[in-house]
Order: sequence, then C-alpha cells, then structure tokens
Amino acid sequence: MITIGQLADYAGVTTKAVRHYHERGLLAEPGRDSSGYRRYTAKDAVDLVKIRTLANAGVPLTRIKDLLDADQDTLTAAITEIDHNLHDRIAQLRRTRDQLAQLRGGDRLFVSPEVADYLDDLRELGVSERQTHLERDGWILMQTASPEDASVWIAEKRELIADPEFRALYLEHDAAYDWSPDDPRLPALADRTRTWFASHHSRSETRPVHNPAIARLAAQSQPGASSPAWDRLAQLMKG
Amino acid sequence: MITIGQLADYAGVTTKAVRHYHERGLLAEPGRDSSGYRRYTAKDAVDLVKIRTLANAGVPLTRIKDLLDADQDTLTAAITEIDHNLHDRIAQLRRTRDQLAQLRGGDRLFVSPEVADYLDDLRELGVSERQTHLERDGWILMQTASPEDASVWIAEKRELIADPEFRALYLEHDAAYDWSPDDPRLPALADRTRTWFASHHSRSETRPVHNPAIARLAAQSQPGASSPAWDRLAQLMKG
DNA sequence: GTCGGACCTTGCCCCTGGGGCAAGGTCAAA
DNA sequence: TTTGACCTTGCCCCAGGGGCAAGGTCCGAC
Repeated sequence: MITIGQLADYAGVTTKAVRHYHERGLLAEPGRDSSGYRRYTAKDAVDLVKIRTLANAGVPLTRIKDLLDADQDTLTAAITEIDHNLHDRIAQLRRTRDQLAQLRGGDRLFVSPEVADYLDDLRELGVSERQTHLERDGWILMQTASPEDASVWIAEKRELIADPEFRALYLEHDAAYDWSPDDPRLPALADRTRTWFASHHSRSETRPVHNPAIARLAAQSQPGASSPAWDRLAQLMKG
Repeated sequence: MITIGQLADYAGVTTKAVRHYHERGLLAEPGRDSSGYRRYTAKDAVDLVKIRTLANAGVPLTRIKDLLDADQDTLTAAITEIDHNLHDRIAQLRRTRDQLAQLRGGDRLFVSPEVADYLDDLRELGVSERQTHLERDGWILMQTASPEDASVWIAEKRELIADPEFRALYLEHDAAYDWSPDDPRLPALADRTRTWFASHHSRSETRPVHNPAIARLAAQSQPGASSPAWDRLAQLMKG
C-alpha cells in the first residue's frame, strides 16, 4: 500500500496528474486510509504505467479510458494503429527538421520547387537580389491565387529565360531600376522590349498572353516595388 | 493582394489560426479593403510559413514571436537548439514505440530488468501464473516503496532460487495454494520450510533477514492473495 | 437584378492535459 | 514539540486553437 506521491514517482508523473486521471475516470479511485489519504496497490501502478505509455504515444485520455477496459483484441488492434501513426509522426518531425534547416536561408520553403529552381537560375545570371526578391514575392502571390496557372506560367517563363535575347532584355530591365527617369537608354529599351514581344507574341497559344511583367504587377502593391525609371519605362511601353 | 482564406490555404492552416496569430502579435495585421476584409501580401505568406515551421517544431507561439524579430545570429542559434530538441523528441518517440510494443505482453514495463528476468525464471520453472503475478505485484510495491532495498533483495532472491532445495520448497508452496486446509502435507511442508530457513539463516549478513514471504506479505492487501491452505500454513510456521 | 453559395467580420464559449496556488490536515524523525 | 515533507479539496490559469452565432460581402449563373 503506497501513497499518491510514491505512485506518481514510480510512473514519473506528478500527483496532480494522478488525481487528474481519477477525475477523468482513467484510474480507479483507490481506498483511503484512516486520515483520508489515498492508498494504492500494485494494480494501480500497472494501470498508471499503461496510461502513461499510451499518453506518451499521443493517445487522448478519453480514448485511453476506453482502451483500458476493452478486450485484448481491440487493444491489440488499437496498439497497432497507434504505433502506425507514431511512425508517421516521427516521419513528420523529420520533415519539420528539414524545413527548419531551410529556414536559415533559401526560398524553397515558400515557393514550389520549379519556382525555386527558376529563382536560382536568376541569381546565377547575375540578377539583383532586389529583383529576385520581387520575383519570389510575385510567384508566392500567383501560386496562392491560382496554383494551376502559376505552374503553367513558371514553365513558360523558364523557357523564356533560356532565350539569350530575352535574358539580355531582362537584365537590362533589372539594371534600369536605378537609372534616372531622363536616361536616354530608356526609350531605346522600351522599343526593343516591344519589338521582342511583338515578334514572340504569335508563338503564344490560345490561352491568355503571359506578360512577364505580371510578376512585377502582382508585387506592385508592395513598398519599393518600383522606381522612377521603371515608372517611366512603363509609360513608354504603353505609348 | 490575397484574402485570409487564400493565405491560410497557402500555409495549410485555418483562417482561425491566422486570426489567432494576429491576436498574439505574431503576424502583423494587414491593411483592409473597402469592405473591411484583410488583404495580405507575399511578406505575410513568408512570415506565416516561418511561423508554421517553428510551430510544427513545437516552439511555443510566444517564443516564435520573439524569434521573428530577433537578429539573424539569435535566430540561427535558436534554430540549432530547436533542431536539437526535435532530435531528442524523435528519439523519445522511438522509445515510446518500444514500450508500446511491450504493452502487448510481458512485465518489463512495470518492473526493473532484474525483476523481469527473475519473473521469467519463475515461469520457466513451472511456477503458476497466479504466483508469478503475485510476485510481480509484490516487486512493484517494493520497488516503489524502496528501490535500493528492492535491488538488494532481488539479487538475494535470484541466488536463493538457484538453490535446488529452495526451488523445491518454493514450488510446493505454490502448489499448496489450492490444497485443503486439512491436507496432511501442510504440517510437513511447514516443518521443512522452517528447517531450511534455520539452516540458511546463519549465512545471512548483518542487514535485516530477507524473508522470501515478504513478497506475499506486500501483496497481501490485494484480493485473492491468499487461500485457506496458505493461511493454515502461515499459522503452522508461526507456531 | 437578384439569387445562392462561398467567402469575410467580430465575439464568445469550449476542449485537452494538466500547472499553480491557497488553505488547510497529517506524519515521521530529531 | 517542532519542522519539513507529505496529503486533502478547490479554484483559476495556460496554449492553441475549434465551433458556432449573427451578421456583411462577393461573384457567377440565371
């Protein structure tokens, strides 16, 4: 006959937890001694260890209660199932560890693998961090608003960026961000851009034309997403 | 500019959770559109994914809040630590899986390995399930009440059970449980038992004599722990 | 132009699995 | 006898949301 504190120590829990299990009907209330103290037997110790083992496996107390007075077959089946999702939870935690590692750097956590690859390509081309960041945010919004479209668009964009002519235009647009709005190179750049789009437009399929400026537009609402030169460029291309 | 539902889907959470993060100050309240709906940007999406990644790793929301506006070094250090105890938790879950497997059978969950081995020995000797169970419960109580004594006693008991003479006595005591209290074998058994203890008592060391009936005594308060024949036997041995 | 269904808003109460603390009563050893 | 470590009940608190109510809004179909 042991006390609640001894029982609790045996199972590695607090006395509070033991009383909690009494309240929830998981552990039978034991007899009391002459001063009202609870007095436990070995059976209680066995039951408590079972409770803790199941609880450690993440089984809710209400279910533990049911399992404790279920027949052997039910219990065995339940344990098999509990073990299965314990296995799954371990796998999940491992995945979380990987994601945690990616939190240190890289965008792979925030966009699809295809977009992440595309962003890596941009960095390799020497595209500015500002621009890459702008693109990333654009793709996040696109993927969120319409994942299927985004997946089509990213495929097109990756083809596009493989074209040396487009690549040159893209890099010059990137550089233009810091130019003066009066810079004489702007009208010429606008012109070349329009020409390029005109000559590649016909290749587009029946679905809505994918303007590569969409990424920029999507990110437009963010602070610092444009510059005087870019505003001017947009005007020139419209006119 | 996306809505709360789109943002929530992107991160795989509910809108309720997103609002919860606003209330807790984890995620900045975004601007509202003309009808009062929250409108989110890519930055919010990035922040939300960070929040979820940390939350999945078991980091409390209050700490996540601190980490989100900590400097890079602090964050990196924190991530390292979080990864560490994620590793520990995975190990813990694996241990839980092992214990879960033992819940299907065996007493190793409830007593020390030494006692478990001793119980296995008893079963191998042909000791009844009733008696083994009684012993187990006795050891649980002993280990709970005084783990150091229990560890000394179990060592002694394992030596004792190695003695063929003691083994025979033990098995006969076990069998006697079901005898009639008038059974003529009882006085003889009591006699042999006393003789054996007398001749082995001198071998005992200075610490209190370890009477092998202690296990039975400890379990005495349990229902069905004795029988008419055993009661008679106890009387005979006292007299 | 209006209808239905899917969205959004705030607010409040509910759940699990206990922890903390109060205000006592009890036990054992020095 | 006193002291410290137990035990008792009772009540409130926490995270991390879920559920539901009672509305307002948006968008596409008819």
